[in-house]
Formats: sequence, C-alpha cells, structure tokens
Amino acid sequence: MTSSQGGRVTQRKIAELAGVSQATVSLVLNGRTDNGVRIPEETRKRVLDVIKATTYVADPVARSLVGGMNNLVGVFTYEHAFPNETSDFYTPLLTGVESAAEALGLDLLMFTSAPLVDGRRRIFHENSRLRLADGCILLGRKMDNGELAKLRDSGYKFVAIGRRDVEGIAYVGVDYGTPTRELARQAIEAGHSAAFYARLSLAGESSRDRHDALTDELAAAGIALTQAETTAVGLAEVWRRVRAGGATILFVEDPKDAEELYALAAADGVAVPDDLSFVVLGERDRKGGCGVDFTCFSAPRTELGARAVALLDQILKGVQGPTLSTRQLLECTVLPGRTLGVPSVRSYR
Amino acid sequence: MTSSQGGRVTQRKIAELAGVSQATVSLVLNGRTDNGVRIPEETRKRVLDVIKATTYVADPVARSLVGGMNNLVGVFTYEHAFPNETSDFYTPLLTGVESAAEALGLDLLMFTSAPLVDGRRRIFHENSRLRLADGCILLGRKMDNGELAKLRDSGYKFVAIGRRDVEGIAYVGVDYGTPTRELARQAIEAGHSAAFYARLSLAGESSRDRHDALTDELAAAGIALTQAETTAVGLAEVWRRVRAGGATILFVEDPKDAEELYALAAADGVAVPDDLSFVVLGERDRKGGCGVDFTCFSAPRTELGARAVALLDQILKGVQGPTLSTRQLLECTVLPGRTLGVPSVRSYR
DNA sequence: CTGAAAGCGCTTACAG
DNA sequence: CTGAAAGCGCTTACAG
Repeated sequence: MTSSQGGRVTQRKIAELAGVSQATVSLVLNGRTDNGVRIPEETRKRVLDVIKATTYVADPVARSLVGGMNNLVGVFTYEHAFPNETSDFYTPLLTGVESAAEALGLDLLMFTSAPLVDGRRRIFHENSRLRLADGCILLGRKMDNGELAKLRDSGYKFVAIGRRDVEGIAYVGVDYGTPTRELARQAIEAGHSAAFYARLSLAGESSRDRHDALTDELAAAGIALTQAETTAVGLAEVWRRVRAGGATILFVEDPKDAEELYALAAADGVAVPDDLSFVVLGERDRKGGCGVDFTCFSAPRTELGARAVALLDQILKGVQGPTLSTRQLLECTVLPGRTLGVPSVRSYR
Repeated sequence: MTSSQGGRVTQRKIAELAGVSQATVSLVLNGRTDNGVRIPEETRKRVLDVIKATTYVADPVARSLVGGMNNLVGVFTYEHAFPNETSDFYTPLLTGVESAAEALGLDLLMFTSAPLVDGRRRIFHENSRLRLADGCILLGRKMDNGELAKLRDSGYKFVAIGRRDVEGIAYVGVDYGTPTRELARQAIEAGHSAAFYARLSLAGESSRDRHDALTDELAAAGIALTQAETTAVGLAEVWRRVRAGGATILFVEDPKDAEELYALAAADGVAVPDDLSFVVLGERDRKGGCGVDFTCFSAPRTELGARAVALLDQILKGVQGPTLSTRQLLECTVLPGRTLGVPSVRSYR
C-alpha cells in the first residue's frame, strides 16, 4: 500500500508500475487536453489505479519550482505582528489577510527575521528575505515613503495597507475624509460654534486627510477651530488649552488620547456631552471594552486585509477577468455613540 | 544596483556578474568548509558584494527540493490562526512564537492554504506544503494523534504545543496536574466535603490530566465528587444536577462554561462563594475583562510558543551545547480570585 | 496518442 | 581551489 520506506513515491515510480513514461503520469494527473494531448481511457485508468494504490501525492515543492510561483504571500509588519500588552493593532488586519489567503490557496510568510532597529523592522537590510515570497503585503502605522519607492524601483511586487502618496504603489486604504466630514457636519447641526482638535502629527497620510476634511468643513461653516498636537504638547497641556479656549466640542484623532482626555474631563467635573462634546476621528479601541461609548467611526480593518491579499494576488498573476483597482479606498462606518450633544449653555471653565 | 526587471535573481545571474560559476555562488552562500572546500577570500567577497547589491535570496522552493534549510519555521494551526469574533485562542501562543523566531533569525510560514474540512485544517492533503518549511510547530486544541504519528513516521520534524501521548513526538506542554491538585487541596482545607466537576470530554490529554489530578486528590481526602460532561449534557442540565446534588463547590474545566454556570447561579439567587464556591481549572479568558474574578490558574502561553520554537530550532540544527528536553512541561500560576470560600452552612437548594 | 528531453533553481559529490 | 555534472520531482513544449 503506502511506501513505508525509501522516501516518497514519485511519478517515476508510478510510471514504472503502470508501464508508462513519467511524463504520461504527469499528463494524467493534470488532465491537460489543451494541445491535442489525449491519453486513451485505458492507460489513464491504469495510471490512476496505481496512483490510488500508492497514495501518491505530487510534491508541491517541485510543482512550485517549475511554476515559478511559490504561492507564498509575504507579510511585512513594521512592528510586531502579534499582539503584546500594549498593542493589537494588526490582528484585525491579519484576520482578513488569513481568510483571503486561505480562499486563494496561498500560504503566508511572516518576515519575523527582519532585524529591529529602534523597535521597528527594517525592510532593507543585509539579509532581506523579502524575495522568499512571490510578493508581499506591507503593514505599519508609519511607513517610510522613501523605502517604499526604493522597493517599488526594485521591481518587487507589493501592496501597502493604508493610502500612500507615492507614485506607482498599489494600496488598499481607508477613506478618512468622508466620515470626518460627516461628523463635522453633525457637530455643526448640533449647533456647536467653537471647536478644538487634539491631533497627532500631520506626517502620515491618514492624519492629513482627517485634518484637511475637518478644517475644511468647519471653516465652510464659519466655525472657530483651535488645534494642538498631543504628542508634542502633552495631554495635560492640551486639556488646559481646551478649557481655556472655551470650545464646546473636542475632536480627538487618537482613541487613546480621547480616553485620557475624557478622564481629565471627568476629574475636573466636566460632564460629557452636557458640558463638552467628544468626537473621536478613529477607531473605538477593542480593548477598552469597559470604556466610554464615544462618537467615532470605524474602519473595516478585516476587509482591508482581505482586499490587500486579493489585490496582490491579481498583481502577481497578471490581469484576468474583472480587474481590481490598484488603489482602493474603503469606507468607514460612523458610530453615533453618546458623546456628541448640543453645546452647553453654561461655561464649564 | 537593484535588478529592475526580468523576474527573480538567480545564482546563475550572480555568477555571471561575479565572474564565477554558479556552483561557487552556492558554495559561498552556504559557507561549506567540509571536505577541503575553500573559497579564497577575494572571490568570496566579490560574490557577496554582488549578492548584496542585487538583494538576492536563495529560492526556498529550489532549496527545499534538494533538502536544504531555509530558516523557515512552519506554523500549522488546526483552526484559524488569527482571531475572529469567537476565539483568539492562538494569539498569546503566536506572540511567543514570533518573538522566539525573531530572536533566532527565523521567518514564519503560516500554512493558511491547508484546506478546511469541517472547519478544521487537514495536515495531509493533496497539496500539503509542509515541506516548504524546515520544520513546523503544531497548534490546536485537539490534534489527531494518528495524524501526528503518521507525520512523525514521514520523517518530518515538528514540535507540538500541548502534551501528546504519542511516542517519539516532541512537545512543549503545560502541567495541568499540579495546579489542579493545589486548588483541590485549597478546597479541602476550606472544609468542602461535596464537590461537583463540570468537565469536557476526556479525549484530550489535558482534560485527562485535570480529571485524574482532581479525582485523585479529592478521593484521598474522602470527598464525594459528582461529574458531568458539559458538552454532552448541556449547561442547564449540569446546573440542575449541581443544585440537586447539594455540592458546596463546583469545579469547572472550561472558563466559558464557568461564566455561563455563574450566570445561571446568579439567576437563581445563589451567591458565590457564600452559597457555592467556583473553581475554574483553566485560563481566565482575556476577553471577559468585565467578568467574574474566578479562582483559577493560568498557563504561560506566550512562553509556551517561544519554547516550542527554540526546541524546534534545536531539533533542526542538531544538538549543540546544552540540550533542551524534547518533552517539556511548563508550570501554571494559581490565581486566587474571589470565588473559593468556605462551604455554606445553609443549603441553597 | 505517447515518449524523450529540457528546464525550474538549487546542493553536493566529483573531477580537474 | 574551482568548474562541470548530476540530480531533487515536477511541467511543458517538442518530436516521434
């Protein structure tokens, strides 16, 4: 039955047993009928019988070698892919990556060997093993656009997750502008006329998108907007400025900042949303399950991962049938929450 | 600098650029010095320079075909590796796997292409790509011991996470017996004399370990123990039996079962631990952050993953220096919690 | 209709 | 010390 010894059963052995050539075995297995190749039913059956009796399976490794493709999708994360105490940013994305890979019959290669420099992995280093995979998905809050351009120039195929303002780079990103505008409009309709924006640095594309959408929409309605960069100024100082400025609504880019500012507000006896409205321009954090039900929006992260893999697969295999756009933007869902109300009549200062 | 076109760079191309033979490139890469093979430093350097300039990496597929090492650790999970709504069982393990792989300079190959049959991945199937990796880590609540034996017989190197009662299989598992005995002893000391055990099926090694330790310890103290298998009987019925039996302490194997039973108790006005003590013989679930602070124990899952990779690495590379045991059992931490008290004087029935 | 041959990118004895 | 050759297990034109 099964060959219990002497290595695996190969097509050559099958061929011997069936009294045909090794090539014929391959032909039978792959059932090619393309260019007039036809195996008579009789020999076909004979070969298949032998195969069944030996529990032969084609060696995928050899198969890949001749195909050129390895059916291997690389996954490069700038930080640890799997969650540690402080962050499980990637898991929803990876869930999507996994399910798409599964559907497409691809295996995933995680580049965990890339050396960490200052806590971040480097794409380019002495022993870059990127080429182990057919192509790769790039994940990271902040990517170096210079590195991306260099990678593109090398001819390596990849898809970035998150919009990248670099020419010729495929990505699947999130449309942050639309939900930001939507929330800004809700704030305007609620009657707010003095707003504060606690944001991050404007280095990243997504931060700029939010910023532009918010300032645009508020300016159009003639609403005053004060800004501060939380990382630069510190949250305590941000909160001081919010109070000093008399804004009735506080937009916050980072959900964690939002939680802390909320705590500061609570400590000062400022009621939300009665005294001050809070709007978060991002994801409600999964972990903070016991936290505040912020008015915010949510990106379809799992789908983001799945789409990136599908897009990469298309790029690797060449176009066939309907084409996916190489630059996609996915929509967010606005979550009403409970922290956006009408402006306070009394001052909470 | 980088080769901007024409598919992947091969050793042949490197050889051309460096003015040596393809075989020499291979020799340089693998640094073989076995049988008097020595490449002069000058050509060595020339070859390495070209390799660096082209970002060449040996094709893992070709390498596997001839039986070479790829510094690739496979990760096979019987279920989805990345969390979905219902489970993130694997993430702590994978966090450990990732950090160990990083430390050892290994990349991770996730076998996501293995087809799902009845929601579980199959190790053996037509296109099993296990061989792409040098060896692999096997993860899964339930593994088929027959499959494991078959895989062992095939000569493939792997390490299972979780103790496996199959000869000749390397594993890193958890010692469930010791903490179970410890908690049983605490129950005895508290004065309990009638206990109930709501457990899972005894098919898995870990379930049997808990069961044996618990029955052993309680029997030695002459304490009555009633058992029921939750999945077979249903939790409502289990709860009915607990009440009918008059036990003062309820041991529960599965944390989720524990949460539900706790809810049933609460619904019936049974106070924990005043009327009834709860002891969970397993992990407090990360997700149920807002839940009950059960008396239970916790397995070092992250370390489990890390150790498995270290062990596999040793097996693959052959012994060198201090040897890790091929069958390791890690210790749990007992978490006191708040659900184990002295037995109730009044009946809660 | 089928077999012999080339080739995928490597590693590893084996000759020079 | 290095190159030419064989071989890993397959697929795919190309001859019979």
